[in-house]
Amino acid sequence: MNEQDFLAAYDPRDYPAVAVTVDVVALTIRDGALHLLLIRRAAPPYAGHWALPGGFVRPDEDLAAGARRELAEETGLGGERLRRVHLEQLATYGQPDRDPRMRVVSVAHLAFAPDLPDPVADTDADDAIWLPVTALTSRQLAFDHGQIIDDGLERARSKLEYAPLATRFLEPEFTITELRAVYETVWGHPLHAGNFHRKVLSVPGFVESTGASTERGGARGGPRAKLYRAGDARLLHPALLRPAREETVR
Amino acid sequence: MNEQDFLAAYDPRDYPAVAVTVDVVALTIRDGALHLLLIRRAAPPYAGHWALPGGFVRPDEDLAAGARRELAEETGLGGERLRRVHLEQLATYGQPDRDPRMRVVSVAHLAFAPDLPDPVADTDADDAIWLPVTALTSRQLAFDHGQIIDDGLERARSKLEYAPLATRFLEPEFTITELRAVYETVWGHPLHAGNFHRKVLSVPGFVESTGASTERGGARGGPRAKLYRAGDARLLHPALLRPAREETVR
DNA sequence: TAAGTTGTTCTCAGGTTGAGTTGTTCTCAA
DNA sequence: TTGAGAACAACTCAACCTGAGAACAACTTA
Repeated sequence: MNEQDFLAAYDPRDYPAVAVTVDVVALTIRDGALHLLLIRRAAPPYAGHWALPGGFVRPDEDLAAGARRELAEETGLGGERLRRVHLEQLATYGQPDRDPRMRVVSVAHLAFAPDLPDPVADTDADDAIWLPVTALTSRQLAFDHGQIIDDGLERARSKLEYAPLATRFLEPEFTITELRAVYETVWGHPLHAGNFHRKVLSVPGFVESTGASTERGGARGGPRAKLYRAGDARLLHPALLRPAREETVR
Repeated sequence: MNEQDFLAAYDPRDYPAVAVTVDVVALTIRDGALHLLLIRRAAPPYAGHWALPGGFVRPDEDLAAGARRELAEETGLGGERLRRVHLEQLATYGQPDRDPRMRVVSVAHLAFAPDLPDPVADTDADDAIWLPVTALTSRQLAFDHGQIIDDGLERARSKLEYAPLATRFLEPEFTITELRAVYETVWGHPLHAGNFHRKVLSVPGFVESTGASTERGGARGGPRAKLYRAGDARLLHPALLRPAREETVR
């Protein structure tokens, strides 16, 4: 049998029925706290529970494109602001019983966005909000989304160490203090301002100066801060070090 | 409609037909070189091309279980030696046209194994071999497997920096020199023996002494080396540093 | 105008790394 | 049996990086 004959005789129905979805762990920083985009499910299963935005992959759509589409649908975002959102694949979840309807394999994605407007619930959802990650309890979450969120947060925290993604939570021009606030918020640790400043400026390609400064000093005083934009590095060398957590060493 | 009614009325056929496969990038070290497990496809598409071992996920099988099953089928491995193989999810590949038959989403996995026997071709394959990664050209590879392999190699190289996985390429007891050889092989760089020794012993939980030594010195002389086994650390703190590659800085 | 806050730059001690050296134990071959 | 070479393990030392704190000027509000 040659290749053409083979393709003509091929029947997709011979293979087990599996659905593929994309889900998005979308993170942003609001009021100094890390927030996560969630929708409240209108339909069973898990009606009334909170869930990650997501849905079926369309037949001729790339996985990343599907995730970006789902994000756009929930946030009402488009154009340049949607393009500036960082989106990467997180992991794929495929436990046979994770969805009671049928075998659903979900390709989870992770998104970093600057402070965005309140989301708009679309047809599948009762409600859509940015929820502080500290307010989460996995009991309220549908499917295995609690696990996916945990994995996404851990990926986000570790990725800030070696990739210049903290800038994706900010506007195109930002101060070193604003950048430090992103790290402190995501890592949940205060950082030494002087050392952070020295480190950021010493890593090649992390940030570059715009030459300008802020219009005003801080809300409670202090000089005007210099403005920077993201540099062209794709990895931070040497990496920033996350403050040591409680050691699990016995 | 309550949840029970909903599930009864649910028809999987309403959703687009997608097939989900698992593929495995299995790495081992043979004769001081990094090798990759490949099969030669017997059937179209890409008959005669080299491909990663893999196949369809079974209906009641976890993704990781599917990957381990595919690996076992190709290597003839089982029991304790199969259990010692490190297996982790790598990434998911779902370009709509990556398989000419239909929409196939492949969840790729990465495996680290100690030196294993030659593989046995099963029914789907003409041949199965451990191929040195330096001998690869992506023209000979089926589907997007060249890309998957590149991603897997990069993951392996970076993961050795912060995870104690180099021991997975070795027998349960090993010498520091053997461990260093794993790093040199995967990273493609010679390392300073003295500094490597100091570093490995200083990272808590990386290795622990067995108290024993090798039976003989090195093939060309030298004292007997002390034997170690893997420690209980899951991450290396502080991480090992990979020698800087040619900087991409302008 | 005074008091307090903040951005930025120093200083300094301690730790880690890269490179090289030393001493000892072993294998191989003359 | 012995000498040459190899390899494990321990060491030294300079360079660099980090954490902690201090200094100081530029701003704010009261």
